[in-house]
Amino acid sequence: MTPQRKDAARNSDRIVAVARELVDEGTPLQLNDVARRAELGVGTVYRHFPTTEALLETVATPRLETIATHGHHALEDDDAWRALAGYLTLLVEAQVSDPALAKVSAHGSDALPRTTELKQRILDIGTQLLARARDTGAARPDLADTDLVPLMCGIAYATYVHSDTPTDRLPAARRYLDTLLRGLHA
Amino acid sequence: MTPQRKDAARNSDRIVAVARELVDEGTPLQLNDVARRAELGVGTVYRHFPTTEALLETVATPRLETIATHGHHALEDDDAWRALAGYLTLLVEAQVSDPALAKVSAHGSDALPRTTELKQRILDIGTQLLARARDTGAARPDLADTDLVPLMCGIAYATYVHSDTPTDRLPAARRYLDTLLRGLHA
Amino acid sequence: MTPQRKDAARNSDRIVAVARELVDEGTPLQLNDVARRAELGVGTVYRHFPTTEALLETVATPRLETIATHGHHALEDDDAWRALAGYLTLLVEAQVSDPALAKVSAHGSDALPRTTELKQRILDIGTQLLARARDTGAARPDLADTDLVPLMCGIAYATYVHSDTPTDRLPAARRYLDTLLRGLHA
Amino acid sequence: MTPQRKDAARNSDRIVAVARELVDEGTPLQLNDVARRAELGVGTVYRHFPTTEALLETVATPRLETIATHGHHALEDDDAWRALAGYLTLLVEAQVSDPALAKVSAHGSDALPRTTELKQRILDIGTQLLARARDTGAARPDLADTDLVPLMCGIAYATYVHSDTPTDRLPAARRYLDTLLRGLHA
DNA sequence: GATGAATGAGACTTCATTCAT
DNA sequence: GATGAATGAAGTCTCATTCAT
Repeated sequence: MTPQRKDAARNSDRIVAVARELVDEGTPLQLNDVARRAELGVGTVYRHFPTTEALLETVATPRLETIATHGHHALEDDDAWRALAGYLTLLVEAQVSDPALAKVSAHGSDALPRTTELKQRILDIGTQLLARARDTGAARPDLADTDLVPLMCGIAYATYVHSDTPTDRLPAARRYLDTLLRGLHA
Repeated sequence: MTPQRKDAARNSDRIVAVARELVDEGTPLQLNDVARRAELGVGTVYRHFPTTEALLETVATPRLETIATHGHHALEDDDAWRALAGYLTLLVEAQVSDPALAKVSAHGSDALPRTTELKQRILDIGTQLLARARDTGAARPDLADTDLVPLMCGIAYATYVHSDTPTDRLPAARRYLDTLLRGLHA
Repeated sequence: MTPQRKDAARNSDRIVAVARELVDEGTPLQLNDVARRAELGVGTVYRHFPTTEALLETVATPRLETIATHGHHALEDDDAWRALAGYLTLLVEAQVSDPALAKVSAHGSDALPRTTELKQRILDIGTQLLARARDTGAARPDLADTDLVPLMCGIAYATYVHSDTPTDRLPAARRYLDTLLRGLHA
Repeated sequence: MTPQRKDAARNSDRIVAVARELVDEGTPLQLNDVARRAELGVGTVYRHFPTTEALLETVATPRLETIATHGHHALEDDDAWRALAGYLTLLVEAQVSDPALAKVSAHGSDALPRTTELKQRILDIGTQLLARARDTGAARPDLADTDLVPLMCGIAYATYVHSDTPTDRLPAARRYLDTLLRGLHA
């Protein structure tokens, strides 16, 4: 009930925090709902996030950044195959543990330019890692670079189909990815 | 024994046919919508299908049956690996080409007993095929039998993430499944 | 709270009646508002009238019909000038006494085909009456037939500007129209 | 005496300029909107113009002044009829070419005293011109002096009903006014 | 004086479901 | 059995206005 210039940032953070909770609960994001839970006016939420997508992407952004960062490290790994495998593992595990990320990754279009940028970077890293692994003879040439992200989405999705409890999902994800990686290994 | 019964059947068929159209169009199933297109009262649709899920499952049932039937044949194949691979290919391709099937397969709970029964049978067949392939030494032991269906859902999902046009989805599905199968092969 | 097939018509009538009240009060038409006053669900109002315009036009329709009917009689009047003058008087007075009609007449586009049809007919009659009056040498050629309706809207509008109380509007309208007619008379 | 005062004036001018643009575009005046386009805080706009009406009237004021000025000249014209006709033409043309003026002229109540004053002066001039024309025997006695402004509003409105494109409105306005003037001429 | 974030009432619209005929 | 009008909760979003800084 006491909003100020400085609190604009606080409010924004609060909204994102509430959204994160909802996402983790599996509750579908609704701007009204977020407003109520954050104890803010609807208008405030709309000012900060004009659409559900914008909010969801904001929620997912930190993870996207983490992935991108780790990906850049991976590019420096001498072992091309290990680098690729590690990166894909990261991608899958992140999606399995974060529904927001899973949704954003699977969506074709983005609400925020920042999201597009990060997704592009993540894609590019995958492209490079795959190319290196292929050039080294470590990876078979069957898969295209644009297959990588969809496949990681698919594997994450498979774990959601497989079991309701989040705990069970991680081991399942590992099994699925390992099998796939073995199939990709030359 | 009344002429009504014949009408009822006709109505039901019509509803399912319309629902199939909608599903193929990608239009979200809405019972009101179905009623309008089928030129029937909403009440009639509700009488036949109390929920959207019931209707969707009815739409998907023929495919589920096809899969089960083919699966039974697969069980008679001498080549355990070929049988398993063929079956999984069938599963994936069916889901890629039929959004109704994809949804029903991925859903944890069912509205109709018939659906549960068919899904169970499809699962059982998978279990047997995998067991045989494992016993023969054709399949690695990493994957559990309950992984099969989720994985096929995941691959189908990956193709939806990969591209909008239905045409592009089938080749993608093949790539994904082939890689996975290679990883599963002993 | 007891709606039936037969009452569909009754509800529709009720909605129109309420809308008429609101229009006459000068309250801006809002579908929600109408629903509340008619003691009906919002959905019911929306079913009958998808937009405010559709409702407003329905409210105005009877008057449009009256005008058209009278216009057809006017075409049979031997005195071309008297016919034209009478018709225009009718047009103005109707608009002055009915805000719904005034709005619908002034609007360029229509929600209901019926409205378009009636407006066209009213326009056509004006065209014919003006042509006849001109041919007879009774009317000067300055005004085009497409000027008639806008001018009547303008005169009605002038009376709304002139005074708030509906009672004062009619005499004002007569003054305005008489002056205009004198200017049009050859 | 503080530099702020100069800034305040600049801001005010800017707000009015932006409002003028919006009005000319046909965009409905919204104080938030104005603030954004003027690159000022909403609060600033509210400080200068507490309501939309106040702003709209400020936008219209220069035209009102022009009309008043020209009117004063008209009072000195020896030809009473020519003076009246010229004045009314001015009134109509101004309204046809300026939506802000049209709205302000048609509105019964004013937000700013300055507006009331100018409108009164414009009205008075009309009264005097009409009286003179009547006394000279140039104008018929049918119309009252309070009819003049509403009628000009009505004619302007008629041109808005008649056509969407601003270009077509002026000739139409001339036709309408000429006919009316002929009817008023003795 | 200027700022602009916050507010929240309220308008709009959709849709799953019921139930009288 | 069939019909389809009615319902109204619930979600969407806008915008005039306030007020702490």
